Parts: sequence; structure tokens; C-alpha cells
Amino acid sequence: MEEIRLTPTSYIVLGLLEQEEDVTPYDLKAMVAAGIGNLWSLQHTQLYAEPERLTKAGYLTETREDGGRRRKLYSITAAGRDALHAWLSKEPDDELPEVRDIGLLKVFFGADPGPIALKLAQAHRVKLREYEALEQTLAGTEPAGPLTALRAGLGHEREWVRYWSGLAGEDDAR
Amino acid sequence: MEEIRLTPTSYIVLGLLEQEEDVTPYDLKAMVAAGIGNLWSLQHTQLYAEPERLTKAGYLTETREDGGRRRKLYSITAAGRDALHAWLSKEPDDELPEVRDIGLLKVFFGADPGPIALKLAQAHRVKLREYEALEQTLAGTEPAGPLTALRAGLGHEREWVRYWSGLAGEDDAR
DNA sequence: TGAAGCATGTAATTTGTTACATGATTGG
DNA sequence: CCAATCATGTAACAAATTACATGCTTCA
Repeated sequence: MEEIRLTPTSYIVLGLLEQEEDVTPYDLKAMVAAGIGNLWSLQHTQLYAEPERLTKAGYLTETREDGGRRRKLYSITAAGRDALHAWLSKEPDDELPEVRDIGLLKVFFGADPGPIALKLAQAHRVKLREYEALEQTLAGTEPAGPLTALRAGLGHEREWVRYWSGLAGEDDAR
Repeated sequence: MEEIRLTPTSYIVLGLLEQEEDVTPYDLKAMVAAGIGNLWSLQHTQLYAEPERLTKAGYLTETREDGGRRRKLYSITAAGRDALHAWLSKEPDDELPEVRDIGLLKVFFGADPGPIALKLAQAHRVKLREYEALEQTLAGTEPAGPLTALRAGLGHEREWVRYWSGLAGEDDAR
């Protein structure tokens, strides 16, 4: 049993596996795409590597399908649940997220904001509409976490639309 | 002369070196902290590794101080400028940034938002005040890029304060 | 029935982080 | 003049991305 450091990637995998058993990396890919991936996306290859790491450390068990391709199926262990819940209830630190937007980086270093703003205002409008639709779907469902997190995404998408629209010399109407 | 892939880290170094010559990694660290680091921070060790990479590829030149510690001094080359400007004026893609906030990740997976919200609302208020002060400093200066980028940061900090204050059951007064 | 694209995975490479270390400077 | 902290860097390690590869479905 190896000691490993748990990263955000680890917690995403643990969090998803807490909800469902006997999950393949491919299933994980779909689960990520369905929700958390909006907030924190992962490459599909990480969804092969990370469960392996977590298994070595005792947080997951790995079994094989009987027939067919004998794909790997992962499930969370008690130790995995413990680690997840310990993290969820740990005293929060006050680490702030960074913006890390490529377009903004270019603007910082002197790029003409116009074309960037046009493109990104449009892209954020699309994303905003997608979130608004998702909000309808999630409204009133349990657990509440995904909806609460989504509302942060909504706020930031609105802010991005406001910001880039202003720079593009448009109004921000949709 | 080696081929290398230019990453955001590369462009940050190139962008900073366009403004000044004969810069040590330590200087770079200070330059990052003074501005772009708010948007996109780098570990100090990357500021040793990255200029070396860029030098091998012909985008920078490396010289040595005469006396003392004979520290390494970097300056941008014509090829470096070209690469930077090509990037700055390239047709923008519409890649959207992700939020990647640890607190929000916890909320998504079911953590109690209360304590997280309290802590982060406070931290974002502090950051917001810092940005407001910076805005005063930058107002009217040239080049305009840093101020324009800062205004995005201001908008998002306000949005974070609004969001987390709401979840903390505070009003968002400062 | 064959092409397109989805599903599934491995391996190599590159990037970024952490750990460690030591010389210089400065405030108390 | 001592402790703290800033300045400066290297090396080892871990993580994430990219490249590659191949089996399976489906539908034209």
C-alpha cells in the first residue's frame, strides 16, 4: 500500500465513485462531462491513471468485467470514503483561484482587445445559455451541491459576457 | 537550436522580457508579482527553467554578470519578439477558462458551504480592495493592457464576494 | 461492407511542483 | 552580532498532456 498525495483530480474521482459502484474509466469520463467538468475538466487519460493510483493507495478496489473486453471496474473503499469526507469537512483554507484566461493574458501584454472580445463574448453567451438550461434541469433536485456550484458558474459567465461585451463595443444583450 | 512548444508560461516570460533587458530570474519573479501574477502565477523555479528553455530555442540570449555571483541575465531576441507578436495577433480561439476553485469543488461534492463561504468571502474582499488600490495606481498609465486586464479581475472578485456572501448568509457589505 | 466515429487504453514526453541548500542583507 | 528573511539556485519527483493505437458500432 503506497502513500500518495491526494490532488483535486483524486477528489473528483473519489467524489464521483462515492455515488456509484463498478465504474469504468469511460463511465467516469461521462460523469465528468455531465457536471463537474464544467468547473474542473480532466483529460480522459487521467481517468485511467488516477484510479490506478488511488487503488494502489487503498482508496479504491479494482475488479474486471467477466466477459467481453474485461474492462476495469472501480469502486470506492471505506478508506476512500474517509479520505473524501475528511477533505470535505476540513477547515477551509483561503486559497483564491486565478483567472488564467488566455485572452486576458494577451490583453495584458498588449494585444488588441477587439477581436478577442468579440469571440469570447460570443462563446461566453453560449456557455451562459447552457448553464441556464442546466439550472432548470437541476432545480429542486438532490443533492444540492451541483446546483449551488453551478450558480457560481452562472455568475462568472454573466460577468464574462459583461466584460468582453464592453470591450467589444457591443451592448451585452443576448 | 531546439524546437520547443510555447506555453502560457513561455509567453509570460517573453512578454516581460520585451519590456526590459538583462533580467535575472529573480527580477522576473518580482515582475510577475507586480502584475501578471494576479492573473496567472508562476512558481519561482519555473522562472529559472523557462528562460533556459527559451534560450535553447533561440528566443532569448543568456549572458552573465561580470562580478559577484555572476548571475544569469536574459534578454529577448528578434525571434522572441516575433514569436510573441505572432501569438498576440493570432486569430483568437474560443477556449473558455474554467473556474477551478477548491472551495467550489467541495461544495459540488456535498460539503457544507457555510464555513467555506465565510472564509472565502472574506479573502475575496481583501483581494478586491487590493485590486481597487491597484486600479488607482494604474489609472491613466501606458500601456493600457494591465489596467484592462485588471478590470476583469475586479469584476470577478466582486462576483465572488457576492456569491460567497450570499452563501454565508451575510450581506456583502464591506 | 466500408467509413466514420465512438470507446478504450498504453506509452512517451513535457511540465510543473516540492524539497533542499546556501550566500547575502538587514533590522533589532 | 545574531536571527530572520530575502535572494538564488539545483535536483528529484509527480502530474498532466500528447501521441499513438486498436477494437467496436452503426448507419449509409
